[in-house]
Amino acid sequence: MPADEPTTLPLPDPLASLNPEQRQAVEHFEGPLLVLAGAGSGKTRVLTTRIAHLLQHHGVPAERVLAVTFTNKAAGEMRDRIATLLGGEPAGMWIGTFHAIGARILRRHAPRLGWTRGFSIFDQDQSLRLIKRASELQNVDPKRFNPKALRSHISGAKNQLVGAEAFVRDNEGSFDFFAKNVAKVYPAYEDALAEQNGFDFDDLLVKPVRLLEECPGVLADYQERFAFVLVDEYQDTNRAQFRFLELLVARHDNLMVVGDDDQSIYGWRGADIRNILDFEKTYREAAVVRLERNYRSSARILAAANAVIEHNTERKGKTLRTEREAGDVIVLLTCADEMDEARTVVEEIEATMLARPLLDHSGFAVLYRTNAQARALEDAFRRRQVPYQVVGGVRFYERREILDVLGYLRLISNPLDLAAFERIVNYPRRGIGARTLGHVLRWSADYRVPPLEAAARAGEIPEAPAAGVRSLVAFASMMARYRALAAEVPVGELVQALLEEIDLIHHLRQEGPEGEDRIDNVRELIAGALDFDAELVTEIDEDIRDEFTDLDLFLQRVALVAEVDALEEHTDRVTLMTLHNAKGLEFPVVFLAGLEDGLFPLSRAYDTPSEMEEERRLFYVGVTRAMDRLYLCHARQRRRAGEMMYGRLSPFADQVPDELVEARTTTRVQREEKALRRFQRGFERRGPRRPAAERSAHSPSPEYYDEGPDLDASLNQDLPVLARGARVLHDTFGSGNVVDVTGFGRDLKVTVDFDSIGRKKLLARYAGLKRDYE
DNA sequence: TATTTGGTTGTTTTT
DNA sequence: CAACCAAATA
Repeated sequence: MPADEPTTLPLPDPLASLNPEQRQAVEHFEGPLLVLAGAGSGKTRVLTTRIAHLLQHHGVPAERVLAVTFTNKAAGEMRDRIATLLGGEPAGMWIGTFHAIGARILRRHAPRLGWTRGFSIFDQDQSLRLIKRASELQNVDPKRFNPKALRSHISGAKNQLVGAEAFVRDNEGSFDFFAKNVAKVYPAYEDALAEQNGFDFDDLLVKPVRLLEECPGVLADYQERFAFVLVDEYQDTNRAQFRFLELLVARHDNLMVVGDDDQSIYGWRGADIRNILDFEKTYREAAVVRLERNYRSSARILAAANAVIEHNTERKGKTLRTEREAGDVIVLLTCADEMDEARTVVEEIEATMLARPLLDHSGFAVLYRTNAQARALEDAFRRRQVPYQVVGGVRFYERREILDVLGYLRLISNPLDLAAFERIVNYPRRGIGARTLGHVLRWSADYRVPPLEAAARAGEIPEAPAAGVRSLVAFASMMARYRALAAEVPVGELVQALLEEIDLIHHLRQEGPEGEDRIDNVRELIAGALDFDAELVTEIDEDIRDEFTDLDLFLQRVALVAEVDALEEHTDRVTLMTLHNAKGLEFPVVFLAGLEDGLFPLSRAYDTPSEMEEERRLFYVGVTRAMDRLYLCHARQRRRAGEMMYGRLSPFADQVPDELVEARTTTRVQREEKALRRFQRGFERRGPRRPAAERSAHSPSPEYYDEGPDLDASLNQDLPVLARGARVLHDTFGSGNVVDVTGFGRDLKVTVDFDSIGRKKLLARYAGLKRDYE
């Protein structure tokens, strides 16, 4: 339809092309609704069509709808699709991630909680610094209590809506030494955040909940406003998000959640699969719709996915169907090591592209469990000059040079931001050393003066050396200048002027070869700032917008962008990313790399059945990304954390029925096997002949190559037998019985019942257990 | 005060 | 085999 045509033409009925279940979900009007949407069953379509239907058919005003998505990118797409369905933007509708929506609420109401509307959002790096500092302040030794572990526990508590006071109450007298120390750090960390007018990521969920709980008027306003709430990826919501929704919908009960319990993969960050499993218990009158028709994958791929996920017990149970035909066979590819794997993947992509000219590079994705695996793959792609993009890994906004520039911007935007101050006060070097800085910070704390003001008044600090004082005053006045400038000019101009003044590019150039990469990144940031369009920031309501500078809005945006948000589709490049990042995406051809027991599933998943099930769901997510072709790749050996790991095939790959799979080996593996056979034949001719049965029992089967003990190890009489019931000897704990063994390889854990001190769980490689000969 | 060195540490996944 | 950190040196 030409754009200039009058809009009187009726839009095609969006319901017409839906299947009966989809239609049922779309036509559901009031009351709670659970949509169990299998992979590729058209759930985004259902969500967007229902919103359009609510607006058009039921006359619901756009501003009374709240839609929650998992990424900003998904939010943007949803908005576009609704606009297409309606023939115009759904003005006033809130669509965004939980975090973005939380931020938007806080931008308006932060003063109620004691923050200003101009609060900063602290990223992980900043929050880690704050935690380190809080630890030191509380005499919690950061060497004994890893700040990252502390952070993850505090984050866990927050996501369970356990505030600092409650945590202290429950844990200060705890026998759990770690929890006791968390109880010291958590409140100090919260104080530091408040003092610096900052919220961390978790606060963007937790603080709005607190706001709604404590301010009935505010709650009533939002309850009234959001007559219809829709949530995507509901299986990945945590306690705080559940509570947030519960509060918001209490009045109208018009909550539609869409999710797939089989794709719940964020348990480790507090997501509670019970939210979706128990939805019908929480909302007894809930309607339930199951979308089990898959429109994405070939029948064979779907059969593989179904077969694997069936091994899980914690699920609602559903089986995806398709009308597509079987399609290409699934390839199980055995590689020699990670380089061999990477090379073969690239070769396979090139070969497939020759065979199927309609596919370009963007039709391929390589998915893996850990970011570290990207390196070998990237090397191979670069070497063969096949275009690719890596999503995730070292995130753009987490690169050192980017954090430095952002440090400047943050301090300009929020002069109370201590972490930003510390980061850049002496970068590039301006002769403000640790000693001088120490004086300033102490003085700042003693007189309750923000660090930047302390710098400006450094002359009043008796111990400060004259040279340092001069630098500090100059630094403070420069920051003041830019703060004034930020109110006047767009952020792009500000960044350019600032970087020119501090001459950052020049400094980076002196850092040698990797400085050039850094310069590129900084240039990219400048370009991003110049491109920045404040109109795109939806997290701040129109009526309070003029309280913010262009810079403030830019930082707001930067804080909340996810890596997948930057993913460029249809760009003729192969996509490399973790399985977690792949959720919600689809590709004609998918490679699952690194399918080795211990890597995927990670060995620690063997500790608990629920972790194992989550890994299996992750595998399921991976398989169901594929439309036409799927490769399952594993390497016989792989360098990991500096040491060589020998893994057998992942049990998940094993759970794919044989008849769906064609096993292949790389040419290198074939060569090595041929060499091995030649060697064995030679040995058999000379060595003693054993009965055939015994021989085959000991020769490695094609997929299990790490069996049989290492020759050296089996000769060492001191090595303990780590099996249930075995007797072992420990240097300090004495003798005991092995009662349980979990994990393997590097992460092998043994539970031992020691005769003297009772039961202990130990990491085998660390415990130095010996065989007990008693 | 800045730079280098050596030692330690750790790799799960991310809004 | 990194990246990161603390202590030692210039």
